[in-house]
This record gives sequence, C-alpha cells and structure tokens, in this order.
Amino acid sequence: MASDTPEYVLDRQVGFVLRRATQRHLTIFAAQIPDLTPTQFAALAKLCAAGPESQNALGRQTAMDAATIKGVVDRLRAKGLVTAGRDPDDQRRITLTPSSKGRALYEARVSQAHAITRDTLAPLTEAERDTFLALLAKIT
Amino acid sequence: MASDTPEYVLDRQVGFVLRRATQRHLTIFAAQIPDLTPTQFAALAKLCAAGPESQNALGRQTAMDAATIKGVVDRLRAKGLVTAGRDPDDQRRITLTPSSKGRALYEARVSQAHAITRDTLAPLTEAERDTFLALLAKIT
DNA sequence: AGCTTATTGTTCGTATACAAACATAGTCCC
DNA sequence: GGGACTATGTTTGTATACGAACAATAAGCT
Repeated sequence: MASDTPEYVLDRQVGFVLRRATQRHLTIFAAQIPDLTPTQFAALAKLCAAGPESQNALGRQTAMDAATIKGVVDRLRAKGLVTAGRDPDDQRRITLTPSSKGRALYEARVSQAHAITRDTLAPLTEAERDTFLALLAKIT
Repeated sequence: MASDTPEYVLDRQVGFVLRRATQRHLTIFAAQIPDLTPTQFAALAKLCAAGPESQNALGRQTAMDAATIKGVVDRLRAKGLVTAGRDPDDQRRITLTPSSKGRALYEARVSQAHAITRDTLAPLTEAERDTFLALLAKIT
C-alpha cells in the first residue's frame, strides 16, 4: 500500500454509526408519537416549558437555524398548536405561544417522549446508559 | 403535579443529543471534504471497496432506502464519479461501477475521512472512544 | 441626526430521509 | 404454463437541514 493509510471501514466511522442510531431512534419516535415529528415536539416542549419566545430564539434553544425553525413553526401553527403575534417592542420579532390545544397535546405526549428515550437506550444496561449519554454530550 | 411524570428536559433526551452530535460531525465533514456529502462519500467508498453493485444493494450496505440511494447515485453519476449499466442477467438491475475519476477522488479523500472520525471523537480520551463506539453500535 | 453594524425573519436552492404507490422483471410453486 | 409473490427502480409528497442572499428593523457610535 502507498503508505500506512488504514483501511476505511464504513461501519467503524462515527458518522455512519451515528446516522444508523438516529434512524432507529426516528423509527421508535414515529411509533410512539405519530402526530408530531421530533423537531416539532422539541419546539412545542420548549415553548410549553420556557414560555413564549421569539422564533429565532426558539430555534437557538432547539438547535435549529432560522430557515429550519421557520418551517417547523409554520407546521405547528398550521396544526393550531402554536399562535404567533408581533412583538410591540420589536417589530421584527414574532412572539410564539403554545395554544391550549398545543399545551394539551404536549401534556398528553410527555410520557411517550420519555418512553422513546427509554426504548432507544433499551439495548444498554443502566450503567451503560449514563456512560453513553455523558460521552455523547461530550462530542456535541 | 398530576402524577410521578418526570420533568421533560430536552437536553437529556437521546434524540436531541444525537441530533446535535450529528450536526457537529456534519460541520467537521464539510470542512474536511467539501466536494462530497457524507452519504455520497459512503456510497463511493463502498463501491470502491466492494466492487460493482446494484443500486438497491448499495443502498442496503449504506443504510439508505431505495428513494434516497437513487438521489445519491444520480448526483454521483452527474459528477462523473460513478457509471451505470444494465445487468444482462436481470433487466431490472442497474450495475454501478466507480469511474477512474471516482476511484481517484476516493483515494485522495480517504485520509481526510479518517481525520473526520478522529476530529469528531477528539473530545474523548482513547479509552472513551472505544467505549463510545461500542455503545453507539449497540443502539443501532 | 447620520452612518454602521447587528438582528430578525423570509426565500431560494440543494441534499438527505422515508412512506406510499407504481411499472417492470424475476422467482416460486402448483 | 400460469398465477402469486417478490425484488428493482422510479416518482411524488412531506419534513428536516443548512448556506446564501435579502428586506426591514433595531442598536450603537460619532
């Protein structure tokens, strides 16, 4: 071989394994919460927990850029889960608030959301779960 | 509170942390290999390592469904990195082969691909990397 | 006030991802 | 041989993701 370049085995590359783990997680999510996507649920959850926020601020808290959060919020609004109003102090800002329907849906789905994390980590032992989450957070 | 439902903290849900880790990885990937996406590189790498394959078979090996691998292959073909031909033994199949340009590009990028995995795992110690990859593979 | 810069939200283009429906081509089995 | 089933690839629709460019607004500075 040209030099000491190690063999490239796809299944041992972080990116590939990350992608497959995400795929499995998405399957579990869709089975437990069919009426919302992970990002939609994340945005709704943040709004319910942290109170009204501007669109971009919500995006920052849920790790979505301005273009992505817009689409997510548009769909939440179309479903009547979130209402939007202009901020009187800043004409650019859109203040987002969960509707009563949005709050109700969130409350009704929280236990499933916890089950999703539990099921995703099911192949691991209790100790492994803590280790895994800690290491995963480190490479964030 | 209504019952013993634990608080839902987004940053402690696997899905959310997985997504953020993937985001960081994609940034590292794009910086090291700007001319190919992770899925495009994965498909090209498999073809170079495992030899010619049908489109759907390649999709299975790279964890992409039929619709997704089609788009990836279309773009690889458009870039002249992969050539396609009908399988004489099965008129449905498209046999994919890396072009010389495709092989050359793959060879030229393998070291960066290894660097991507290394950089993504950089926040971890040597021992932690092995642990992490093993646990990540378990929840796949 | 006037100028510069930063922030907010929008739009466009590209690229995964996957469900579902479809046409074509093989395979199996009676 | 013929019918049922399966596999291959395509297309459509929906939903992230993000870069880049843009208009409108706000904030800071001189």
